[in-house]
Amino acid sequence: MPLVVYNTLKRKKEEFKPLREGEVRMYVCGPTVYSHSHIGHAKSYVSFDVIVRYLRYSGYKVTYIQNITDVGHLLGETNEGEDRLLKQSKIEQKHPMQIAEEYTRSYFEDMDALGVLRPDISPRATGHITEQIEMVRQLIDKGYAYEAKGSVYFDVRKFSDYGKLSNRTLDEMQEGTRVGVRGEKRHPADFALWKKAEPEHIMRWPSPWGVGFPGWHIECSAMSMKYLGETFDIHGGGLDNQFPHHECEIAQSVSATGKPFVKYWLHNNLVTVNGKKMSKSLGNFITLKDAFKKYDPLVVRFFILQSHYRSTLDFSDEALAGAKGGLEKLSNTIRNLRTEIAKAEQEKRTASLSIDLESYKKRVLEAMDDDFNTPQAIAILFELSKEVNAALSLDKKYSASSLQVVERLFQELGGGVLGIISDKAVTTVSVDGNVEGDLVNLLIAVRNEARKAKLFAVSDMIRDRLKEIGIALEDKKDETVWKKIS
RNA sequence: GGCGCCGUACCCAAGUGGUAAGGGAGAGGUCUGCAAAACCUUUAUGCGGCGGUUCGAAUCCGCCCGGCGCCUCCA
Repeated sequence: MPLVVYNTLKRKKEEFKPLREGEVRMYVCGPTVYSHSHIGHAKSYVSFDVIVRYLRYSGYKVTYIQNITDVGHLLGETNEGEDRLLKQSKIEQKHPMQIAEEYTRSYFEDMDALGVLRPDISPRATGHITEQIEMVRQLIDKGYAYEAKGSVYFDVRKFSDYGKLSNRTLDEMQEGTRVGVRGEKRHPADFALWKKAEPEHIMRWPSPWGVGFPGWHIECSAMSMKYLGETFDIHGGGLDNQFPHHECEIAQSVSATGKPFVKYWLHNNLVTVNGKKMSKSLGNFITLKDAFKKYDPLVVRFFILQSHYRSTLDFSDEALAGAKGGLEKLSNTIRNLRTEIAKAEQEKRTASLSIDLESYKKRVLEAMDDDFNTPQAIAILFELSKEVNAALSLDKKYSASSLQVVERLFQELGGGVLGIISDKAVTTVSVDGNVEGDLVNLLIAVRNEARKAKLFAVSDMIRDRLKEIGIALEDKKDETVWKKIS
């Protein structure tokens, strides 16, 4: 069954066929690093992380580029508008590059916590000024851009496909009340490729048009093509970037090279909070660092993947609590499975746990092949989880090997592809010889002595107090196991 | 005003023509000294409303109601 993806450019699902056999070149718009990342970033980058993981799992050699925007986002439409990094640098009384550095680290810290694999290259906009100037020059030479008062603008009327991605026309845009007419622009929808820097603008570079800084859109075109070539397979990003950002990227890139830019445009939907759009400008965004104080990052990841990447995701405490319970259930299954494997390895067992694993696997892959339907894939893992739990509760002596194939499938799909099963979350059995484990085992031994003597007040106290410090005990038939809880 | 999306149980959320996945929460039961975990049973004759097409619709079409997004920076 072939992989099918929803291509925004065509506004429908189509079979995924990379330009080069067995190879996928992919670019996703990264963050502007002027503040801590929020849950919206998490949805976007977790979604594309799974897409990358799945493409690799499917056998493609994937080159994944994700930029870091550290200059150029103007606030407002006027020349006086300052960029976000500059604004933040004034607030924090730090150099803009220091702001960029700090929030870039913060970003990766959060993404690492979420289990998002690092992109192959994370190019910085400020590190590619030369490439951007070169592209602007090409656009002027070919007549697609013009200089005006030290700035350079793209002439949207020269690009007939402008508006194709976001399904709008220049006429509509002109009628729109929000596109203000700019004195130096020939058309209100013309966008800046290069902006003249005012004297107080710290982020500035020399260019053929004077001292200035690059427009926002140009960095993604310049950097994606530098590392992936003039035409590549996938360009991803948030739905909110469809217009104007991606529209402008297409206009610039196609005009500069005369070749198609991107084959598949993938857009993730946005996060809402209590039903309302979350945005930086509205100030109602929840940073990941705050979210992680309340919820394990893996719970956040699981929560995100439990809805489709093209659906909006409403963030609420109730929904997160639900996700927490669900992930715990899945984790418990893996933990029980591993505990049982550890026991089975100590004994000679002949019973075989027979589950139609191929069928489960096939259904998960079918779900993923259908435009990365992670909620469906997760649902199937839950079905498998249920069957495994039911089998384990029969208390038969299953052989280690028959248990291991099940564990490996969970690891392969839930761990490798979806990234929702981590070793950390499930290896809680008291088999490792660290001090913490030894101490807990000691307490368990003491408690079980108390239980034998029917001193339940003592045994319950031990269990309650351990729970308070984050360790939960579970009494099995002939042993007591423990796990860390958050 | 233009373009577009969504409305499925108490909550979250798949399903886009063949008779409603999955998770959480709730209820009952099994196991347990008690818990926890797990298992079993249970919770939408119905998918915003009204029409239409069809042998058959949550799924397609039309209208209406409600919510949201983009058109300005945002993932």
